[in-house]
Amino acid sequence: MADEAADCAVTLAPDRRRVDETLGEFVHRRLRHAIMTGRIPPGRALTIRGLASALDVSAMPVREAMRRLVAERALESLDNRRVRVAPMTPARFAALLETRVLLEREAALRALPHVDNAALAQLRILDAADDAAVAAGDIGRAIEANFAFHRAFYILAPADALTPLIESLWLQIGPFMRAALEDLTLHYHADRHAEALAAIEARNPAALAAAIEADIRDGIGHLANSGALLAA
Amino acid sequence: MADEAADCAVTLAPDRRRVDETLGEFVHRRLRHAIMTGRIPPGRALTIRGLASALDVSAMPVREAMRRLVAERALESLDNRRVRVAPMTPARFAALLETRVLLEREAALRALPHVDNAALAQLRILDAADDAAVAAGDIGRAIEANFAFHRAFYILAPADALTPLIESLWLQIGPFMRAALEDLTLHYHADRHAEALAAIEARNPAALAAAIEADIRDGIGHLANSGALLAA
DNA sequence: GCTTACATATTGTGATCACCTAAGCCCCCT
DNA sequence: AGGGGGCTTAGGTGATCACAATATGTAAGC
Repeated sequence: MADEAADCAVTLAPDRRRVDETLGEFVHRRLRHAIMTGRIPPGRALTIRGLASALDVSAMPVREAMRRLVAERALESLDNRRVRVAPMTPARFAALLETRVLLEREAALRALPHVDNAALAQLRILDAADDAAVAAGDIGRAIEANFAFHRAFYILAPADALTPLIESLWLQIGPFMRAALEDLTLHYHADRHAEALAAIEARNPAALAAAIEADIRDGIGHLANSGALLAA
Repeated sequence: MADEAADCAVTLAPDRRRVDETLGEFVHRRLRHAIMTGRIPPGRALTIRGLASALDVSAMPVREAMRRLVAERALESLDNRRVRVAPMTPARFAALLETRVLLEREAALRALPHVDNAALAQLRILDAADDAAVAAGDIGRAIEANFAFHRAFYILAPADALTPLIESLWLQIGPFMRAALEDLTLHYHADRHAEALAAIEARNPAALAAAIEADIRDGIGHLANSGALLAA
């Protein structure tokens, strides 16, 4: 009898369905966005019927989207067959952070030789969009823009095998990025994207790896020692 | 009109459904096994109805299993909405190989401090099972046993974030492992698992990393320079 | 002979329903 | 008053159906 939309507390952006996008893909994209921008509280059980009514679609596309998100580790499936955003623990957070550093440093190094002028220009545009979102205080858009910058860079490597794995890590850390950015905007922080872009332009692998690692650690690393993890 | 089971050429092992395993999980496990042991030819389109009739289940569990396998990168979904095992290219193979080395070396180093006597004994059992499968010429079982050995080791690390990513890489390389092992059994090869176990027992990180890397490269690395990739 | 248009068959997508398990709830008993 | 047992309800699983998009096979036309 309870309002299922309120029960799931999912207030999704009124995104419109794209052409040639199936309903299942649309639902997946909206849920993915909601998870990565911290709109779904960790620990709370999500139900197929609840999300279906909240999204005003039938159960079938929601089922497929949830199954896919579980496979991508954005959601976890409990033994009771309940599905939720996995709660964070300090140990898991540390493991995800170190894994991000390991994979993204390598992905950056693999992409570096394949950056041409057009790609560099595109990266500057994405970085500017990120800066604009941060300046506007739109944390959800800032999170998306930050990942879009990293992604556009990494996929420049031919036969890239790392980016899909990295995106899984993003989905696992995503729910806690909002707290990280809310905290981050209170302090001054170096513009690690600018450092990365400079290293790319200079074709300097060591400086690039350092900038990527610093970007990751600056963004979320300080959360490991704060109480924000358990509160989120 | 064509015989759909033959059309899909999926002759799955007559595995029995486990208790408390849903039909969808059962189908996923069988398809996963079939893919990883090279039983499904890359490039051929898989259909829901074809697999459903081959497995003698309805379409629904197959749909979910295929979706999940696409998310795990065991299968790829084309723009035409056809689903297949991704064909291999030399560039993709090289990327997957280097990524395996990067991730598994790190996973081994993270697991090393958490190996106790019981775990070491278990690893020896799994290694023996692998040796037995190789000796018996059962390539499918040897592939599974090899991965089981690596997996049991890596998951010893608390809050392990790497193993799910590594398993995705295994699923992508899996379809070509059969050719690798058929080739490998023709030659002498060092027992890298034994070297790894010795390094674990000696608590020697450098030797362990070297053994893991050598194990991976020995097993499949030589395929990169052979014509087996395109033939498979 | 090769291409193109059309008709047919196949397949993925989405909706709906039945069933069964699991969780929540209340009442009763101690 | 607290704990245990049965009842009620909710939710996941699996099956089936309708529809739209895609592929395939055929035949006509250049």
